[in-house]
Amino acid sequence: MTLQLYNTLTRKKELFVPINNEHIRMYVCGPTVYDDIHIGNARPLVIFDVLFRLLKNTNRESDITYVRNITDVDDKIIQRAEENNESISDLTNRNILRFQEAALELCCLKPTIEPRATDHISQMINLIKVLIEKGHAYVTDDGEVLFSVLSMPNYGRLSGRNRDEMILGARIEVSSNKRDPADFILWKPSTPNQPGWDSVWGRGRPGWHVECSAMSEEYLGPNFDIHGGGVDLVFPHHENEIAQSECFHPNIPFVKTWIHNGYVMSEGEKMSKSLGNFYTVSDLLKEFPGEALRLALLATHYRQPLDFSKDGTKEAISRLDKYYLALKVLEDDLDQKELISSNIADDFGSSLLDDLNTPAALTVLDKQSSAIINDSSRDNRAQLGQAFIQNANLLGLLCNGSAYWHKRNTTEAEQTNIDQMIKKRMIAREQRDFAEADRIRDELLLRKIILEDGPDGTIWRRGS
RNA sequence: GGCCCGGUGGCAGAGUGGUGAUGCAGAGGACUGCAAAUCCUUUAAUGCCGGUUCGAUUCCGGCCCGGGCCUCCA
Repeated sequence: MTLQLYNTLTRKKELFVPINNEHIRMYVCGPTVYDDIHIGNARPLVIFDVLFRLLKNTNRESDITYVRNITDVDDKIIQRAEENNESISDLTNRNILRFQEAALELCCLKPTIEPRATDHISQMINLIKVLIEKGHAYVTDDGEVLFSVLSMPNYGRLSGRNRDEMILGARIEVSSNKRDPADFILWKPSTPNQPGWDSVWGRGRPGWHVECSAMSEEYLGPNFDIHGGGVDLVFPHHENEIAQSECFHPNIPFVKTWIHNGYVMSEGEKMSKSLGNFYTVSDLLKEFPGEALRLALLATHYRQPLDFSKDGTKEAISRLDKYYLALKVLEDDLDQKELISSNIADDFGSSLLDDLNTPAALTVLDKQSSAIINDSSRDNRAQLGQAFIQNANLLGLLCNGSAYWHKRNTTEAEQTNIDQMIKKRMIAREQRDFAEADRIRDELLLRKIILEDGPDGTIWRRGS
């Protein structure tokens, strides 16, 4: 089975063939750390984590480098730090930490490298210098450095637009400094109280796009296999990255496969603070397990627009309840060592390899979990279980034991209390005092603790 | 205005040129002291109009509706 990916550059599904089979390289645009990430930021985080896992699984002989950058210099950051009356580094360090916690809660693996823009200023300055030397950039009277779009004949081919169309666009703001209205900033001067670095063009800071060209060059070289991000980055961000990198390295195609995830809506509408549907990941994590958010994000194909909702997340919890029930069945009669790792196979593999069709892959997990729960043969379960767990892990699901899931967010004291109440109820049931037994169950239900009477006694789990 | 994406049952959401997955919800049943979970059965959908075809949800054209981008954006 082979991996097919939709390439924004060619607008086709293509067979994925690495440039260098021994070293597969992927770069994904990470967050600008001016605030907590919201659920829309979480989608690429999860999608490209699945792709990273899939590449590792299907290319075991290859090195795989996954770079996910952090943008920690930006006008929004400057503005927010001013508003909060705190230093820029306090703001960015705090948000980076919170971002990394969120990524962990969403069951994302750590990328190979997570470079920060401010650690690569000298590389950016060098890149800009070369672009000026080659005639692709120029310095204005105000000390800005701008990229000259006219110097690049095929500018606009990723986003499928040409310069004339853009200039006709109603929102083009023509700066007197620009030779061409479509030119974009590589370097801009900083005032004394703005963050800045010394350069031949004076003290200033980089434009938004140049960091990704500099950092991908630093860690992946002049060209690499996959570059990902949200669809709203296609233009101008990724278009401009191509311009910078390909003018820096003429005749080397920058990126082979461009992958973009669709936009996230929230509760049927565009996310906005005034509508009350603006969800940050940290707020959602107070209400839902990260794994449920992850599943909710994977339940729609990555290129489709996704309508995130709390109801959808509750559905994801029900689905995970079943997966973890299957896992519990396996844990009860299966030594984990029996689960050996193998290459992906079956419908799960073919779905995932077909341009990351995670919704179709999830239906395979649904069927596999049912089969495990219903199969009375221990040997059959062991066989089914191996594929099931491996498949789930490939999606970054079922990373915890079943006890962790069913008893999540429960303190030890609470657990003891629940166990005592279950014991009291058991005594009441033995005495046929069902009114008391039901009262205890209702009391626990109010605390979203669901009891299940089974042949081996009563177990509990957390409801939603 | 330009460019791009989508419209599938009550909701979510795949696939496919030949009787439309899966999950949630609903109905009936099994199990249970009652539940829960699970299982069985079951109701229910391809925006509109043309074209190509033996046959279109799928391909093509037009229309309607929704969404995105057009230098803040994942």
